[in-house]
Amino acid sequence: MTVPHRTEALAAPSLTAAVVALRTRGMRVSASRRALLEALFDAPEPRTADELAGDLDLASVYRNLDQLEHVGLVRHVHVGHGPGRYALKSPGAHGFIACEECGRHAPLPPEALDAIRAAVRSATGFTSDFSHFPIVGRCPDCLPHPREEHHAHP
Amino acid sequence: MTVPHRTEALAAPSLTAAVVALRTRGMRVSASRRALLEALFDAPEPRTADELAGDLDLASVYRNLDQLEHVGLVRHVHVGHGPGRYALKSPGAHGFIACEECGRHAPLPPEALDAIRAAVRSATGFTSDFSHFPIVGRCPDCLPHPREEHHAHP
DNA sequence: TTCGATGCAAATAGTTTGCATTCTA
DNA sequence: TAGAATGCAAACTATTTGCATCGAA
Repeated sequence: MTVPHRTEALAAPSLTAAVVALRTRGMRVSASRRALLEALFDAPEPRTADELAGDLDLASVYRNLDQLEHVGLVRHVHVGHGPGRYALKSPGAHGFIACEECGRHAPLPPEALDAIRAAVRSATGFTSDFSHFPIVGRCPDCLPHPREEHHAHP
Repeated sequence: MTVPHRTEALAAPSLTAAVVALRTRGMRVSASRRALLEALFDAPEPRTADELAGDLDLASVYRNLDQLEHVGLVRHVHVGHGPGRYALKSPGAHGFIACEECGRHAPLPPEALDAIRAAVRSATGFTSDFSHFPIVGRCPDCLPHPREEHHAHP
């Protein structure tokens, strides 16, 4: 079984390109920073800092993710409860949608994103691309049983 | 200046009604639980546990909020980063929308909610009422300057 | 050889849990 | 007076910061 192909363009299309981008900014490429980048390039979907860390120190991982994000190579999403998830950034930021029941999360297809953004914008004046804070709801499999989470028995 | 009137129906319309509801469920009404309820009835908008606590112990406050939520008197929202916010629950759960720039958050007017829910549903199959995890984006005042948070200068 | 990056430890925020004590019903 | 609720302390998760050391350029 092979790792799913990444189909979209990334801010840095390859590890090598990312390394170049970092050095261009005066950032150094240490072994652990390279390892983190590899973990990111290997990940088909957003990962927690902990998942990306492997043997690396978590503090350094967070610091690195932060810097990579400032540089525009990485972004992160807050999927419901639980830790933030980091991924390589593609130029047109992807929105996400997540199920608060089963925890599944997936990128929003561009057409869906456009339709929803338009609805939000015209109904509220707000702009959102759902890339930092996704839409959280219930997926079709987790039908919204009304009130299932309450022990409502007078 | 007076406290804004609550215009919508609540699961329990008054402190007294809430107390009755609790006792009906076999729950006891202690001084601190009553104090917490008062704080909730006094709050025009969702409050953090800490804000509601006053002199009460935070652990008890969290335990109480949890129970009040199970009983259907309270709900909570996660507004972007930062602590959860708790409020009295009204029968038709309110969605929220928040600005990740300035932190402001407001209930979604019913028509806006309906339009957005419909868009989300038809575009993705997901259902969301944005009551637990609100829509997070940028409000009209915080124009979405593209890429302002990144020092993107190749 | 310098200054950015690392690892480790400790601090922080938000929330939860264990436990002996208190107080409601 | 039984058992629910409390206060306090301690644990926990996610994340950040201080600092001496290490290493890339």
